[in-house]
Amino acid sequence: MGRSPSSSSDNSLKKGPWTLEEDEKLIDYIQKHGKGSWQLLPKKAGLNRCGKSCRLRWTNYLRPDIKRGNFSPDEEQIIIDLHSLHGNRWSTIASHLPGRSDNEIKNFWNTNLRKKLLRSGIEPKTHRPISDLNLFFNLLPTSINPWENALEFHADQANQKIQVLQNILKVLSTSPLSNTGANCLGESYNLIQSGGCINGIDPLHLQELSYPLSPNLGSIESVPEPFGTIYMNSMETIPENLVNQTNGIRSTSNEEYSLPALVPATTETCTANLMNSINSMHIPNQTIASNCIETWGNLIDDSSSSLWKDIYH
DNA sequence: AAACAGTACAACCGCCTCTGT
DNA sequence: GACAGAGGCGGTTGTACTGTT
Repeated sequence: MGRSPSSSSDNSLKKGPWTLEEDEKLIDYIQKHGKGSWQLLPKKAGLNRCGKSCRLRWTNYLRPDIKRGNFSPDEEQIIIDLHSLHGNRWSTIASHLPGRSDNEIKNFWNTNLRKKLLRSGIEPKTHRPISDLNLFFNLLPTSINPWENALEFHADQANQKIQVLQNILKVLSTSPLSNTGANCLGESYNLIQSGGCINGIDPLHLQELSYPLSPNLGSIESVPEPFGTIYMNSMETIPENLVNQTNGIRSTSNEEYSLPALVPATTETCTANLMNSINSMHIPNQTIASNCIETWGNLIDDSSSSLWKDIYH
C-alpha cells in the first residue's frame, strides 16, 4: 500500500489555525474552480498549506452545507444508536447526519456523549453496563459515591434493600417475562444475584439503563455475551435452558420502562408496596411455587447474601 | 483578581483504503 | 499482482474559553 508523504515533512508550509484571509482564498477558489485535486489546490489557490489541511478545513468548517451549533436531542440519540452499531466509524455516522462532519461528531462524542453514557453506567465502547463497579462509582458525583460516603450509605441499607425489591417487582410486572409466573421470580432472583438485569433495568443500582437500540443487536445469536447477558428481541419467554446458562436478561425492545419513584421505606409502607406490586403482576397465586416464595423470603432475611453485599458495597 | 481545572473543538498526524498504471 | 499517489479516516494534541476555588 502506498502512503502519502506526511504533511509535516514540508516545514515551509503553514500550520495551525486558519486566518480569515486563508478561509476566503479557499472558499473563493473552490467556488470558482471546484475542489479538484487537493494536492494541487493550495498552490493554485495561493495558499501556503498542504492539501490535507485544505481538505480538512473545507469539509469540517467552510463547506456551505455545514451545520454549526449544538446537537439536538434527536441528533444525540442518532449518534448513540449509530455508534452502538458502527463503533468509532465517524464518517459512517456523519453520513446519517446531514450537515455534520465526522470531526464534529467525534469531538461531540468524546466531550459529551461518552461521559454521559459513563455516568449512566454504560461503557461507551460496548454500550453495555459497566462491569467494574469501582470505575462506575468513580464517575458518580461524590454526593452519591458510596466509597466516600460509606457511613451514610450504610445507614440507608434497609431502605435500599426494599427499594431494590420494589424495583425488581416493578420491572417484572412490566416485563414479558412476567408471563412465566413463579419461575420468573425464581429465575430472576438467580439472574439478578449474578449481576444481570431485567428488561434493560438494573435493579441493584436502582436505575434504568437506557440502551441505544440497534436492530442487529436484537438477536441472541448476533451478540457476544458481555458478562453473561442475553439480548433478546422477542416478547417470548426465554427458554428455560437458556436462562439457566446465563447471568442476565436484557431486552433491546424500544419500550421504555419507568421505575417507581423512590419512597421513604418504613416497614409498613414497604410491605404494602411489595404486596401491591405482587398483586399487580397478575400471577395466579396458586402458580407461585413454594420454593420461590422461600427463595425470596430468604433473600429478604439474609443480609449477608452476596446479592445484598453487592448493593451495600 | 489570580490561579487552576475542566471543557470544547479546530487542526494535525500517521495509517489505511482506493484507484490508476 | 505490485506499486505509487491521493484521499479518507480515527486518534491525538494544542489552545482558547469557561467555571470554580
